[in-house]
This record gives sequence, structure tokens and C-alpha cells, in this order.
Amino acid sequence: MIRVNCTFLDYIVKLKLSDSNSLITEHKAVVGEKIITQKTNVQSVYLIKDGLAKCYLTEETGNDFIQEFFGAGEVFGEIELITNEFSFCTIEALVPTSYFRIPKKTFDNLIKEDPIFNTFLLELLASKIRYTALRHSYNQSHTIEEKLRSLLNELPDLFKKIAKNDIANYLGITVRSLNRVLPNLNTNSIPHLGSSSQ
Amino acid sequence: MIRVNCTFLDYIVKLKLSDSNSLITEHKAVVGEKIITQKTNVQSVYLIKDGLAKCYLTEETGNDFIQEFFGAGEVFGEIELITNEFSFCTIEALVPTSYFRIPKKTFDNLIKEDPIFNTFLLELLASKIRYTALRHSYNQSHTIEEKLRSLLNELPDLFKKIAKNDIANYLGITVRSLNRVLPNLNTNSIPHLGSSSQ
DNA sequence: TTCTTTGTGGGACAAATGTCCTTTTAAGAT
DNA sequence: ATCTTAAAAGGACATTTGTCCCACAAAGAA
Repeated sequence: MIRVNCTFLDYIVKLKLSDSNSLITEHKAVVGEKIITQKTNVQSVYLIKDGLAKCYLTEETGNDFIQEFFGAGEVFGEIELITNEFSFCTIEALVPTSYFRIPKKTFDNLIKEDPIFNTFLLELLASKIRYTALRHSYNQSHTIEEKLRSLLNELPDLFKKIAKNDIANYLGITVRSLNRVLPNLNTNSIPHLGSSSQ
Repeated sequence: MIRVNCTFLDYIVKLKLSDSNSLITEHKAVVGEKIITQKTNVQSVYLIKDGLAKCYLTEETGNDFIQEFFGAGEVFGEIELITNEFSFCTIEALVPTSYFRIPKKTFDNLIKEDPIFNTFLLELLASKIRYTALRHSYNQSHTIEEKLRSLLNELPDLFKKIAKNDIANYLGITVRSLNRVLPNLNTNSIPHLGSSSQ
């Protein structure tokens, strides 16, 4: 649920070191800051260096649907640059987050001139598709309780890292529904939420 | 909901014409035939020339979740070749369908040697991500009735082209739930399902 | 024809989930 | 310290959706 891509991050760090013109720049986002805003123009590709951000779509109904959580090495903005359309999601820092910015021209150039970068990009896109398909399929045919167990299995300190509202928006449910199933999970793996500590 | 990609299809047809070694081959699938089967190895990229297929994942619960319907020009198998993993979905013909097959080696070669093909591939992957994100977000925050209206708006003869069970599996609901909302839609745009014709 | 079989539609009930609202707690701001 | 705001927890009820089952009609087999 928190996507990372360390090998790609390493590669970009290396690129930046040999980038005498400083085309790849580093920035910081404070908590709540939006690095990309839905329905706006995107000029660059971004890459999380360190921190955590949520990638979400806001529907006209006002509901937010969290597509994914991004950790170190995750890339965004590339879809918009490739399809040449406005951003379809918002990227917002959940903790103080540092990230790299690669201008469109540099990005286009890397695709053309750097086969390793191109391969990374293809792998990254393909992996996003695969991961998303598996996740949504799983979400469709499992109960909230099963989905939560699976999240906790992947990220035991889920509730320490991510606010309940965000977890609910990631699962496409309400916080009320989330709270309702939590007691059923107490029997195992959530010591800090166990009934004894309440 | 039925994805097509005509410019890419044209490009592949052109490629095939200049392909003296016949590396790109054409095939036919009968109704119900599986062109790719979930959890098996994939050796080639495929491309629908003509027809209609469903792309779905089967969960351990036995439920099928239809990811997308593929029409002319839609590509599949590319994710598996790029990520080098088993197929995560099944592609099954819903009508007699003809398709092209591009062997892995040819595919890899095109990526390296043909920048136009590479650009097509990037656009196609980016577009799949964008489309899927928008669809799942929409699905999470709208009622069955709204989702159905939106499908009918996009494809007025939905019920003529696609079995109810498949529509339900595409929306992640049961046929019972689908039937339940159908009467509410009669007031507009579904002449062939109107109460007068029953 | 008569008998299956299959697909379709829907009734009745159960289960899951959302809505609304209240209370409590925690965190931040001044 | 006090006030304000945001997050968390959960009760009560409404709504949505699923499950189970039955009735009916169409299609095919003998």
C-alpha cells in the first residue's frame, strides 16, 4: 500500500550527481502541501526522495479516493507528461517530504537518449498497472475485515502511520465502517489497539 | 468501457506489411476462447484486430472481476513481458475475434529500435493507468444506478453487446443488484428494455 | 407433445455499509 | 491556562447490496 522504488531512486540520485546544469532539483513539502493538484497543468516529473504522500482523486461528490500512498522512489507526474493532459489526481505530503523535480524537457530527453531510464519508466508504468489491477480486484471481492487484515499484514503499524480517514478513503469506505470492524481484529496483531489498552 | 486504440492498430498493420519474416502473425479466437490465461507464462504481446474480449481477474473466492473490455487496437501481454511475471488476468473472446501476436523478441526489439513504437507504448501504458484510476475512483463514490447510467451513456446498446453477468462483474456487483436498478432507468434511454416491450 | 434444461426476473429476508449525530480525547493556537 | 479545532469512537437508524430461493418462459431432446 506504500509504494516505493529504491532502485529507481538510486538511479536518479546518480543522474543528479552528474547533472552539471542542475536540471534535476530537490525540494521539500511540509505536511498537507500539495505537490501536484488535480485538474491543473503539470510541467515536470516528480520523485519522492524521502517521506510519505497520498495520491488521491476528488470526485464531484466531494469524496476523496486515495489511489495509493507514495514512499521513497515513487514517481508521479509522468502520466500527465506522457498523455499531455491535466493531472487526474492530487499528490499531498502526509509527513515532511523531500522530492526531486525533473523538468519536462529533461524527462523527454532521458526517454530518447537513456535506454536505461526508458526501461525503468516502462517497468514503473507496467508495475503500476499490474499493482492497481490486483488491488482493485481484491477490493471488489473481499470484505472490509479481510481488506484490513491484509493491509495490517503488509504494514503492521498502519494506524500509526496513516490517519483513519485516509485509510478509509483508500479502502473506499467510511470511517464509521472502518471503526466497526476494528474490534474484530483485536484478537491478533494490533497490540496498540487491543481492548486491554483501552 | 470498451477500450480501443485505432492509431496503434494502424501502426501495427503497417509494421506487419513491412515485416518480411512474418514475425507478427494473425490469429482468430472463437467465442469463449482464452487468449491469455491468468497465472500462466506469457511469451508475446497481443493486439486485437477486430472483435471484443473481456479482461478479467479471478479471485480465490471464485469471483471474476472484469478489468476492462478490449476492442480494436487494444494491447495486452505487454505488462507481463515488461515486468517479467505471470499473467495477472485472463483475456477471453466475447465474440469471434481476430488478433495479432508479436513475439517477445520482436517486442523488445521494437522498444529499442523504433522510437515511434516506444512512444506508442508509453502513451498506451500511461493511458491505461489514467483511465483505470478514473474509473475506479468513479466506481467508489457513485451508486450502481449512476454507474449504469454512465455506462449506457457511453455505450447505448450495452445490453445487446454484453451479457448481464459480465456487466455485473465489471461493476463489481451481482446480477441481482443490477436487475434491481434497471427499472429506474426505463424513463430514459433504454428503449429495448422499456416496460412497454416486456 | 412432454420433459428437461437453462436463462431471466424478482420476492423476502439477512448482512453490510452509510448517514447523522453525540461524546470524548488529543493537539494546536493564542 | 484557556480556547478552538480536529480526530476518534460509537449508538441508532436508514439504505444498499447480497443471498437464497422460486416462478416463469424459451429452447432443445426424446
